[in-house]
Amino acid sequence: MVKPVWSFSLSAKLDLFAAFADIARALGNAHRLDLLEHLAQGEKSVEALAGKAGLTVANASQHLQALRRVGLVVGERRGKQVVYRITEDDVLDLVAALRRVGERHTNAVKVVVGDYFQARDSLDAVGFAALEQMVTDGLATILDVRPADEFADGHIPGALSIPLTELKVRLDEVPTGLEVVAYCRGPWCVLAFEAVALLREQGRLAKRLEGGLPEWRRAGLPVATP
Amino acid sequence: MVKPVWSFSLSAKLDLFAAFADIARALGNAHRLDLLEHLAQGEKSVEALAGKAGLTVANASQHLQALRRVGLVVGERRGKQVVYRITEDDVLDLVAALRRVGERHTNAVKVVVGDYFQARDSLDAVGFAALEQMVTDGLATILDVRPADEFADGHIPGALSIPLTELKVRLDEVPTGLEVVAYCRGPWCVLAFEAVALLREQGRLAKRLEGGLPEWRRAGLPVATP
DNA sequence: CCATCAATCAAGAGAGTTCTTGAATGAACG
DNA sequence: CGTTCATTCAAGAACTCTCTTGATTGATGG
Repeated sequence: MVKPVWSFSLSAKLDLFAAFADIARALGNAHRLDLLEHLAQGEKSVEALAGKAGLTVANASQHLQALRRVGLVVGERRGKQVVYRITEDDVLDLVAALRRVGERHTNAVKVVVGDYFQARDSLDAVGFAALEQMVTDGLATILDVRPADEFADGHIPGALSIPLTELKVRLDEVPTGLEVVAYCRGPWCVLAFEAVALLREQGRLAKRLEGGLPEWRRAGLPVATP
Repeated sequence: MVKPVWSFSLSAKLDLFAAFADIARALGNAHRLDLLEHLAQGEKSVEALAGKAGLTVANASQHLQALRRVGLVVGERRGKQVVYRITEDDVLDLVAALRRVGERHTNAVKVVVGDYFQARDSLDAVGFAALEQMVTDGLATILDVRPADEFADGHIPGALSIPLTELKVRLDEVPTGLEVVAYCRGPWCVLAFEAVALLREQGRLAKRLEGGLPEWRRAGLPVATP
C-alpha cells in the first residue's frame, strides 16, 4: 500500500495549499488591502468603510465578505449595523510581511515611491524608540494627520490631531521651534508623506514616523483614547 | 490647492496597494505555493520543479514567471537551464505568516487537518530546541523523509535519509530504542505526517519536527551538505 | 405593523486567470 | 553550422473575479 500514500499525500497537500492560496487571493486586491488598513485603525461599519475607501456600500460589503470568508476579518451585527474588525493580530503581521517583500522586491513600488514620494520626503523616517526619546527630551511634537474620528478611536499619547485636509489652515496650532513628527494609518499612508511635504514647504522641520497607529499598537506601546 | 492633495493621495495609495496586491495574488495559487516550498529546499531548474510539483514544463514555467514578475523568485540562465531560487528570506517570512493565519483562521485548513492528519498524528510536534536537546541526550534519531536529491542539497546534521517512498522497506535502518523525529519540507509537508503514521503502525515511538528544513535554516541552525 | 435604514444578495457585462497545445528561442556540442 | 535540449512564447477554451444595478433581508422606532 505504497501508491495510496502518494496520491493521498499529493491531494492533501494541494488542499492545504489551496486553503492558504485562498487567503492570499483575498489579500490580492488593492481595495481589500485598503479596507484592512482602515480596519487596522479600529472596528468600523460597512457604510463607514465604504466611505473611507471610496466604494459603494454594496461593493464594500462584497469585499468585506471576501475577507470574512477566509477569516481575515469578522463581522458582528450590532443593531442595524454590521461592524467589522480584524480577526487577530497575526493578520496585521501577514500584511506587514507582504509590505516588506513589496518594498524590496517590486519595481512597481519603487516606481510609485520614486514618482510620488522621493522628491518630497521619502527616506528619513523616525523609529518608535527614537520618537519616544525625542518626546522625553522635549524636542518633538507628535502630529496625527488622520481624520478626527480615527484619532478619537485611539492615538499616540500626547499627539496633536490635525487632519491633513485642515493642516494648511491650522498651521498656527503646530508649536514652533520643535521638530514635527507626523504619523497616519501605516508605513505607506500617504497622509503623513503629504503632511511632511506641506510642513517643509512652510519652513518647518518635519519628519514622518516609520509606522502608523496599528504598528505602534502592535509594538505594545500605549494608545490613548480620550 | 487642497483638492489635488486628496486626489493625488488616493491614486498613489491605490497604486501602492495594487503593487502589494500583485504579490498577494502571485501567492494565491496552490501550485505556486507548492513551487515556493520546493524552492525553499534549494534552487532548482524548471524541469526539476515541474517534476516535483506534478506540472507540465510549460505550465511550471508560466507559474514561475508569475512569481518572478513580482520579485518572489529570480531565474538565472546557467548553460542550457534556467535555475530559479527564492529572492530573499523575507519571502519565506511572508509564506510563514500566510501559513500562521491559515492555521488559525481557515475552516478549510481545519477540515483538511481534521480529515487527513488528526486521526494519524497531528498535534505533538517537536520544536527545534527540544530536538537538539533530545539529540545531545542521545534520545532521538532524526529522520529526513524527503527524496534523496533534496537531502543531498542540504539537511539537518546527523539526520538519516530515507525517502518516504522507501521507508516501508528500509525500516530496519532506523535505530530501535530511540524516539524517531521525522522532518520534511515544511510545517505542513505531508511526508513527515505519513512517516510518523507509518512508524507508529510499526510500533515505533515517532513524532514529527514542527518545521522543515527551510525553517531550520531560517532559524540560523546548521545545515549539512555532504 | 408599516416605514426606514443598513447590509446583503442576485444577475450580468467585462476583464483577468489557468491550463493545454504547438511553435519559437537560445545555449551547447558534436 | 546544424542538431539537440531546456525553456519560453502565443493562442484559445473554460473558468473566475470585479463592479454595477436593483431587489431582498433584518432590525428599529414611531
